[in-house]
This record gives sequence, C-alpha cells and structure tokens, in this order.
Amino acid sequence: MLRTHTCGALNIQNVGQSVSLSGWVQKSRDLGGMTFIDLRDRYGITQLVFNMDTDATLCEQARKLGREFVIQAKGKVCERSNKNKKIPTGEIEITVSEFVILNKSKTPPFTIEDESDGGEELRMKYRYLDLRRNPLRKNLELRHRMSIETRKYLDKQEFFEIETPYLIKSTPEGARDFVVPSRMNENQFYALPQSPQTFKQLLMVAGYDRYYQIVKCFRDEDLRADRQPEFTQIDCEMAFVDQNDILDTFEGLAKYLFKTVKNIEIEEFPRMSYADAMRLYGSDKPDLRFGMEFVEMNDVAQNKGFKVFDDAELVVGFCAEGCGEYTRKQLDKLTDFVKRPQVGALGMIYLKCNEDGTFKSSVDKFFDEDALKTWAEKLNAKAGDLVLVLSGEAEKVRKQLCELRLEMGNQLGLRDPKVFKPLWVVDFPLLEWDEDSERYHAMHHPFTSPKPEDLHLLETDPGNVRANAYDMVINGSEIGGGSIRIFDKDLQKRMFTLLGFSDEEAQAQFGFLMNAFEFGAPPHGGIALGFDRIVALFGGSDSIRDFIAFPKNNSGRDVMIDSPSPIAQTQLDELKLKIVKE
RNA sequence: GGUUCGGUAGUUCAGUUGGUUAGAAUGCCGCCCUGUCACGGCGGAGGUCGCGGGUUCGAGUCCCGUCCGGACCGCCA
Repeated sequence: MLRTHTCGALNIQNVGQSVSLSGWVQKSRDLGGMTFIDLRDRYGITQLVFNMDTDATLCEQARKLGREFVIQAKGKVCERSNKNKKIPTGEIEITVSEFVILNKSKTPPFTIEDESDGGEELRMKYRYLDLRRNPLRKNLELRHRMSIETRKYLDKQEFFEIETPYLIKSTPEGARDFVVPSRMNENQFYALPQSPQTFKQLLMVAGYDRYYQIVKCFRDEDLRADRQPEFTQIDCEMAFVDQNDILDTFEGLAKYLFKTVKNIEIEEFPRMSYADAMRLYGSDKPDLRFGMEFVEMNDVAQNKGFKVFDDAELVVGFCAEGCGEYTRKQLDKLTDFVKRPQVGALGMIYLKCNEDGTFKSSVDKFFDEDALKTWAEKLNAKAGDLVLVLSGEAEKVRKQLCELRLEMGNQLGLRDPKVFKPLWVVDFPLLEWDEDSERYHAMHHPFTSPKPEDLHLLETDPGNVRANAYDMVINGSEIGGGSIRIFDKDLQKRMFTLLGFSDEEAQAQFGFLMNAFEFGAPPHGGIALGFDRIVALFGGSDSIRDFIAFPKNNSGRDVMIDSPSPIAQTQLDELKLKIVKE
C-alpha cells in the first residue's frame, strides 16, 4: 500500500498515528538543521519534517528532493509547535522515519501554484502540469459536480440517458462539419455530429419520451474564448409537451444547479420575446444584471436640423445613471470604442445632465436647452446622469448600442460574476435572410416549428414568421436553446422547400426523418445547454478553456499533442485520399 | 478572410529620442542557517531580443515581410 491517507486528510485528531503518504514535492524549506517538505496531492498539502539531530542521513537525502518529485513517506503524525492556520492540515506534520523516491522530475517550466508564473501558451503545452494546480483542479471538480447533479435531476424527471452515434452523415445546413473518410466505403465520408438533433427526434418517434445525453458535439468553425471545435452539450428532448413544459423543466434544472452547486436561490426567471430583447437591449442575449434599457428617440431627436439624426432610420440611446461627471477624455474614449471596426459606429452623441439642472451635449449647435430637456425626460435621465445616443440603420445601430451598453456595464462594475440573472428569450424568428446565398436560413434549425398563428405567412412573408424557439440566457451569455419541433411530414416538407431544398435533396439529406414522421411521430421538442459555458459561468469565467481538461487553442490546435498533424502515406493510400498541394 | 495586441534569461516582464558590457523579479545551482510555511543570508550560472530582409556609422528599439500566440469581427442551423 503506497498510502494510508491522502495529503488533505490528517489533522490534530490523528496525532500519534503511524501513516504513509504519497504525493508530489510542492516545496522544500531547508533550514540547515532541519528540512520541511510540503507534500501535495489532489486533496491537499501535508508538511513533512526532517531533523539533523534525529536522523542526519535521512535529512541529507530529503534536502536533495526537487520540486515535483513523487515520493512515498512513512512516519508519525505530530502536533506542530508552530501552526499554520491557512491550511486544513496546518496543525500537524509528519515526522518522517523513511521515504522512497517513486519518481524524479525535471524542474517544471512554470510554478505549480495558484498564481502560476506560467503564460497561457506554456501552460497549454504542459497541460498535465497546469492541471496539477488548484484553480484548474477546482474547475474540473466543479464540472464533475455539475454533470452529476444534472444527471440526478434529469433521472428524477424520468429522463433516459441514451447514446447516439458520432459517425453520422454530413448535412449542408448550419456549421461546417468535421468529416471522417470511410475506408470500407470508398469515396465516402462520415461527419461528426454538430448535435444529436435528428437522432433525438427519432428517439421521440421510438417512444422514449424523455431523453438526455451529456454529449460531445463538433463544429468546424473559428474559435473564441467561449467556443471550441469540440464541446459538450446537455442535450434533451421530450415528447407530448408544449413550450411551457420544456421551459419549466429546464428552468427547474438551472435553479436546481444554482441551488445544489452554488447555494444560490434564483428568484426570477423572466421570459422576454425576441422582439423586446432586440428593442430594449439590442441583443438576443441581454445581460440583465444592469439596466440601461434602450429608448428610441426619433420623435425628440429628428427634424431639428441635425442631418445625422434626420437621415437615420433609428435614433436610440440609453441613460447611464450617475455618469454625468464623465470627462471629455472619458467620452472621447467611448467614442473611440464605438468607432472601432469591431463595433463600427460612425460617432456617438452624449448628453450630460448637470447637477444644476442645465444640459451639455455634443450637439448643442442643433438642440437648445428645451430640446435637450425633452431628451432627458424621454430617457428618465436625472441631474447627474449621462445619456449616450447612436443613430443609423436600425438593426446595426441596436447592435452597436448593445456593445456600448455592455462596455458601460463593464466600466461601472455592473457585470459582477457572482451575480446571476437568467431569462428565457422566446418567439425567435423562424428564418433569417442570408445575403450571400440570397435565401432564407433557419435561424435555429430546419426542424423548428413555426408558431401556428404565423403559419399563414410561411410562403407570403417568411421573414415575419415566429418560431416556437427559445434560448436560455444567463448574464448575457447564451447558455442554451431549443424549440418545439415539426412532427408533421408535410410541414417539414414545406420548410425544406422554403429553405431552398429540392424534394430530391430533402429526401437524400433527411429522408430518414421524414419517413419516420410517417409512422406516428408524437409532438415533441427539446433543448441543448452548452455544458462548458454553464460550468464556466458557475466558475465565474468568460472563457471555457480552463473548464475543459484538454482544450484547443485559438487556431484549433492542441499544442500539447501537436494536432492536427499530417498522416502517413500508407494511411492516405488505404483511404484512397490524395493531398493536393497549392 | 479582416481588425487589434503581443513575442527580450527556464518563467513573468522592464528596456527612454536608435548609441558603451541588454536589466529586475522569480526559478535554477553552490555555500551558510534548528520551527519554516512567499523561510532568510551570501555568491553564481543563465540571452540567436521569434525568424528573414531593409534603413543607418550604429537596430531589442524604425520600416517591410513572415511565423507563433491572445482578444475580437466575419463565421458559429
């Protein structure tokens, strides 16, 4: 037996016991006459003590131990004369009688400490060392806890966890597929699933009316801090339900996770239409941790001779409470922010509501005190507040103002990672127009059902058809989304036609699904929650990378194993593949 | 495909207007030290300034190109 206890287990109750511990040398402190070794494992740190008076040979050997050596030490638990209140094992130490080096270690390229000196890239290359650090260990522990609690909740609700295949069929809709050549079927390829969408719908047809899976999905698109080419979803589907049943069930899951994992009671879980979210926040994933709702200002801002406003489709602003003292420099910085190509506004107009009741704006030339007063009234701005206004094409200007709102939220510290404000965004449009391909694309996916009351518009005014689709949004982050599906073969056919599929293409791509719908498909719907994102959110981080054991970098590379990589010519030959050099 | 920031000791960084031998902290090595826990003290080693080209009497510093990394836009049903 290599250990009787872990390095986090022993305390004052164990004094006098003979124990054996195994772990990594975190640090040694050599005082000359005596040497202390901090021994670390997943569970904690225990101090080993060696004394020249007691056993000079052993002490000399201990002095030679390097960082990250793996050792096993046997000895007696003793009460410390100087206690360390900072760690759970700080009242005791092990007076070592013998130890063995189980494995030596090179000096690690960065320190294995909570605040490591290592940079991102280096830590990725030596991920197995980075994972030894407490912050990463805690993140993976959180991930584990959340997957267990998710399973507990869904199991209690009678959901079955059912695995679906990873080697499936490529489809043109949506993201790019990762493809896998088939050796046995020459010139043919599998695709890795972007989600188990069609399979879970087939499970509904099969009568497994509550399905879930914590499952890897794959999308060959560019990465972000919150996007990886392979990521994990809590994928669910239910039959014989309407939209409310699904929202209630997964609102319940979210609340359960907050309660059991973070001991937070979620009081409110509002439902907001897509149209309202866009109008009030310029986003389909509004951050509700702070206000600054948009106010449309066309009626008070136009026809006063300011051409920029007069020519604009939309003049819209929000009120930043208590920011009336912003300096010229701060305002210029905000202007620069919205003018960055990533935001793309041409300029920004401000209105300062001074403490003495007067106003100062960047467009005083066109608007007198009375006109500015109507602005302030319109926006509910009080003395000491700041109003920020953008104008232009409605869709674009809302997006730009959304960026500005989030920036103000950041600057004012209103986006506290310890505060959680979830909501449902509902009634998404069914379709969106794609300029490049000059056709409608499914906003969610092609299996999403239109709202029955909008069905008559499907062929005449497709852009205004709303869908039974919904997103779960927490703190401005899209945590998940889903829809009530089409379960009628003819409606599904109409959808494919609308999306530009010929009957033959639809049959070739999704014939299996439409065929299944002819054998008694029940009404059904579901949702997929981004597991990496929800874990990162719970962990207080915007980036999902440190909540995944082995993530990929910005270019989709795993720098530790150095993938992707070329394959051998024999492999290519076997697959009948030829590399074309540019 | 685009925008932007960065690449200097093992590591994290500083490096002025282009000017002598490129610094600090930490880590590493050696010596000293019997209650440390960010131990302390003294000493030492450690550099292709990402790579290539250009401007210049002279480039870590300026210019061009390129590679690598981060954040973002496009993209992500």
